[in-house]
Amino acid sequence: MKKPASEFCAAAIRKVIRQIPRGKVATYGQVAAAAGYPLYHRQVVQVLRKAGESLPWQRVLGAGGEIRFKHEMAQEQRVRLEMEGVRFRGGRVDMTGHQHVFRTWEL
DNA sequence: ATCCTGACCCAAG
DNA sequence: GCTTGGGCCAGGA
Repeated sequence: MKKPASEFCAAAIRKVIRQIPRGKVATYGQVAAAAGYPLYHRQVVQVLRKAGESLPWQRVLGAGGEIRFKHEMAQEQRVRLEMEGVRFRGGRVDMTGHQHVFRTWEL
């Protein structure tokens, strides 16, 4: 995988995100890796921005289970997650037990 | 082509 | 715990 057509990898990323079940979360890096592009965490952001409400964006967090949003959106995300049963410890998500484990990503 | 931006990541100090 | 600097990638001006 060298120069993946952006549409192609974007599709892979969307697919991965849709697999995250309610009550679980994943980091940008994990999503990118699970999609087959370990270094595309920044593209995950692009995809989520464009996808908007058509994807469970609240389940994607920064490294360490931290919300990378600012101000109101950060609150929105936290509320949504707590509503799904995700527990917070301090300013970050308690990853222990909430981190989604992707099954052997497609070969 | 260059410069800047974005919900980033991580090793160092 | 914090900040800094370097590395990553695509898209838009």
